Amino acid sequence: MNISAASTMCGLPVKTVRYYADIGLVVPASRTEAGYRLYDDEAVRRLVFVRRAREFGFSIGECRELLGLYADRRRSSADVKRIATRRLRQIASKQRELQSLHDELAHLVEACSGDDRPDCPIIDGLGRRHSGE
Amino acid sequence: MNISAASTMCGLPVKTVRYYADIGLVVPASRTEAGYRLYDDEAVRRLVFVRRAREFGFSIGECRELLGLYADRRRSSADVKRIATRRLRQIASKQRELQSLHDELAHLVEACSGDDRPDCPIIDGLGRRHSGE
DNA sequence: CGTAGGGTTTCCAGCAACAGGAGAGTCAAC
DNA sequence: GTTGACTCTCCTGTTGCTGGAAACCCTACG
Repeated sequence: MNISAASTMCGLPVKTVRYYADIGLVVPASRTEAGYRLYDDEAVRRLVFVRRAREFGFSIGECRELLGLYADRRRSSADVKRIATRRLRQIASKQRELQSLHDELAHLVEACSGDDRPDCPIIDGLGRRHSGE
Repeated sequence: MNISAASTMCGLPVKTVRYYADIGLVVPASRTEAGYRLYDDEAVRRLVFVRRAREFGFSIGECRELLGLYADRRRSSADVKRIATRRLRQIASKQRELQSLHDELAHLVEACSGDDRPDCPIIDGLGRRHSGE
């Protein structure tokens, strides 16, 4: 199938599929004489795999690792688990960061009257070197 | 003061201070004859303000807006609150996204034995079109 | 058979928000 | 007067694409 059919099947934009081919992440099964990329079912499966992994926030590099394990029949599930666990820790860390951000900003927003006067705890809070002061 | 003194005072790398000057976000108070950027206390306050706002995840564009309000004595706190509230919603939305991501991935990781056998629910889960299947 | 329309190819630019480095000028101290 | 630190501008690279231009290709229609 050509690139637009593959694009439809895997749920990625044509541009992205082409990009993945360019960087050697998911290469087409072959090319026509005119140079058109041709994808088979296996290539589409790999594209779907990458889309899902990207949705999980895995970087292109991690996708490459996972894709290597995806096709490797001698892989150990421990290898996969290690990568996934690392990503899980990243997510948890980001969550904590967002939480404190949210709390701090919400605190400022609550303190702000939000009327037409210029006095604003949010501006004041941002202008201060450390938020806790 | 020169750029490295300003950098130290505001807590931003020299490169970033220079970048902010280039894009017109925080311009130096003046220049020496040799072209060296000179910052005064007011400029440093603006740099600190931007650093803090960036730490809160405000984009450069939003920093520009906030900086405009920061200096504006006729501002209404409602304007500031509107921008901050918008950002707060972005944070909350990102939090929800991360949460479902975390849950889904944690689910897969838990199901994975993590030994030297190739069977791996994580790989299987990523390969599937929709995770819920 | 010609052509109109789609699809496809390559390459080039650009997004955010800087970081790194080259090469040249500047400044203060010894 | 020369060393060494600092600064300047300009260019490239980062991540993961997205959009566009110019050219080629393919099919259908008349």
